[in-house]
Amino acid sequence: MVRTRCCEKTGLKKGTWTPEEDLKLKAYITRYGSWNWRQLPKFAGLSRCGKSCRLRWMNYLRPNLKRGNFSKDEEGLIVKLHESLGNRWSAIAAQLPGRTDNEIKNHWHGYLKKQQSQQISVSQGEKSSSNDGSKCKITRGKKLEIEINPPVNPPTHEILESSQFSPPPFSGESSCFAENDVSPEILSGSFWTEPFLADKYDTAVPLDTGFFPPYSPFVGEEFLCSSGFYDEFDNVLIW
DNA sequence: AAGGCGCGCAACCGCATGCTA
DNA sequence: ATAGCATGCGGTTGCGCGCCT
Repeated sequence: MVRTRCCEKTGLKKGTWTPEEDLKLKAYITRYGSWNWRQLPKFAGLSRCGKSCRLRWMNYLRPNLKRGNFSKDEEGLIVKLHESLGNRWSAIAAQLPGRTDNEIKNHWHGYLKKQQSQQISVSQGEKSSSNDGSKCKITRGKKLEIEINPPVNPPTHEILESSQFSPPPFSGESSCFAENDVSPEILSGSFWTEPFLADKYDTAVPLDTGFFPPYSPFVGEEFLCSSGFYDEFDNVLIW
């Protein structure tokens, strides 16, 4: 048997996600969860490979994600964790609620670049006392403090402890139901034979309408009501 | 004002791993 | 025991935007 690739090259869209695609994916996962990433795009009406959908959800659409700059605490924690864990970004991300491994990885690479440029400028400064440091260009001044104050001994305990005992963030692992949680009858039943086709439902449906497919196993409070999920959608789900 | 350059971010790719039939 | 599948993970790439010259 030939192993089928995740991303068959035929007809699958690549590149930046459009708002419409985001809506479809978000609406589908909100409603049904990520029961099978490979099949999901087909049912959600997306011309994407499952891998791409998963990545988009995990790194961008997932609720409770922090956006924006890393705080000093977070940066310090990343440095500290990287010392002990190395490039295990997912493990590092697990200690930083709301941050993704991709985000941390990207941030680290930027951090590394700055470190290197700083070292170069320092070594140049040692060779030439007339060095004014202007070669170490900080074009987007917001990160300058990091270079000046390397994050040594950051106050990480609070973060570590809170992340350990606080409720887990809404993530693919914790809040999207596991496949194991779904009974075989549901997975093999007629419900799954009918695609979700989010673009069929292009109107906003208030959540309290109770409109759910008869066999959806994902309607329970556990899935829909955890983590203040509704707020992210202005109390409305887009079908 | 315009082009070049660098950074940050999103996304892709390939490999690893665990599970299942 | 093994092959295939699904998913996770880390490395890498490409694009857009803002700053600099």
